[in-house]
Amino acid sequence: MSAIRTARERARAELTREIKEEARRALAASGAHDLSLRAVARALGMASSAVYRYFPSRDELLTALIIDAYDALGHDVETADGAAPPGDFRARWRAACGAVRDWARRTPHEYALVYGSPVPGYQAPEATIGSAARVPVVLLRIAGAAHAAGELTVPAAARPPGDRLVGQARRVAERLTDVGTLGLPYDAIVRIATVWTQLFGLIGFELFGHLANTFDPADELFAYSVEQMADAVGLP
Amino acid sequence: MSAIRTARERARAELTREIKEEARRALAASGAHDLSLRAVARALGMASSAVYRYFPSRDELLTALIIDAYDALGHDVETADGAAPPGDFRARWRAACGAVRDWARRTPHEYALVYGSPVPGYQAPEATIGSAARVPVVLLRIAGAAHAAGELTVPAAARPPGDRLVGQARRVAERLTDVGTLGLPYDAIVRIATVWTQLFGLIGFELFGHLANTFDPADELFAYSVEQMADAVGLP
DNA sequence: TGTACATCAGTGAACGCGCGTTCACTGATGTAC
DNA sequence: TGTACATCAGTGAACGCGCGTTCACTGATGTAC
Repeated sequence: MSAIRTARERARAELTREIKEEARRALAASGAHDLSLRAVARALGMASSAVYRYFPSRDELLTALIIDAYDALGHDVETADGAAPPGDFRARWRAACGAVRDWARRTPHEYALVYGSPVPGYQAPEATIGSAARVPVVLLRIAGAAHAAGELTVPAAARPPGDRLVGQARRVAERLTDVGTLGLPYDAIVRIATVWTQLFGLIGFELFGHLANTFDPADELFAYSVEQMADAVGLP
Repeated sequence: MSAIRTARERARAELTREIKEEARRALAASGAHDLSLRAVARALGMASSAVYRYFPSRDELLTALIIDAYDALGHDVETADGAAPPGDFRARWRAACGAVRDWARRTPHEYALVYGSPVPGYQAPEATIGSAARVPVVLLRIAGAAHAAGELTVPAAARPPGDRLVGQARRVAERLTDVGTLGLPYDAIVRIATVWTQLFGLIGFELFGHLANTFDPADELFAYSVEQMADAVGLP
């Protein structure tokens, strides 16, 4: 095997991509559970058994789609954060949160694939966790940058986090040293965690129709929530 | 038809209940999408075609389960709220939020059925909306009671809600006059909406495994969030 | 109270469908000499 | 540069499975007189 890829290798990479693309289309049409290898093969004009040269099972194909989805979302959010003025922490926050919502609305079935009900019987493998962490890492990085600039003032909680919660936050912080030492206080990490769940809770409700007849369209509720979350974290 | 139910009617009611019970068991085993009329019939020792005497289609059975799930949750939350001291608004808030989480953890597949990804191709009928509203109504009622007692102090938002958002809140308030006039200010209603999404966002993340390796078990994060939400609403 | 008819519950066979996965195979591409 | 062998992609048939729904039917329950 040389640096120049053989025709076989190029064809393989391309077909792998095409299969995933077609699978994403099928996903958009009928959801993760109805995703069928045979339908994907049919759409590509190949025998269903041929797909097995590329993915050893339906679950492996699903896993590939899940990782791709997390990475696509992570990429969008990182890009949005990077495009905002580095010192304007609230602008970065808005950009990051808005990117999550935009991606979710653009590809609702991929959102459902990763943040909706787990596919029964399917267990997400370890390989997904790095990609899954990209969004919360961006949120932590923004707060970390604000803190480093001395501009983060986490509001006092009615009740401070308990020992066990602080321990969990510390373990999160320890795992993030390679992301760049954040030096975030533990209560800031806990706050990021709570608003992280709030962000996805709101987007999930919007996408899955729980705001119908009340706060739909949700643009303003979302914008309001984003500010409230930034306040809760203590961004300037 | 007299007030005394005939044997047929009693048998019918009982079997309808048994079918739903068995369907709930199947749900817990393999999720909403895999719910199969045939499997339910098999477990009950009856012909699969017999189920059609009780539910005209699989979708109708699913709808019945969804309504039951919303009502079970609504009942639990209302009971929890009712059991707390009426004047201790924060205790009522904790009780209501805790009841949602307890129900979700006790019956995760029913939670996924109503708050997870929508079943593709399935459209929730109008009949579910009354039952679905019970939880947010309890949250609004607690805030309304606190407001009536002059003890609600909604924190000033960084940015006040825009016109459209206020309009949505007003429409919610108008629809709730039959619940008892709440007299809640619009920004309180908006706050309830945002923490409502936060509550379900956190529970969904816990149930669907997104807190694994970080904030799992989530007991303390949940307790912390509940206080933060009460603060955000302005409960004493 | 008894009889005749109508209603309803439940049966079992059948229709038509699509699925994931395996397997022996053909033919093309890649590699070692 | 050419040949011999190994690797790999793709085929098409087959296995075994379960599903939702329909239909003509039997037998039990309910109702009107």
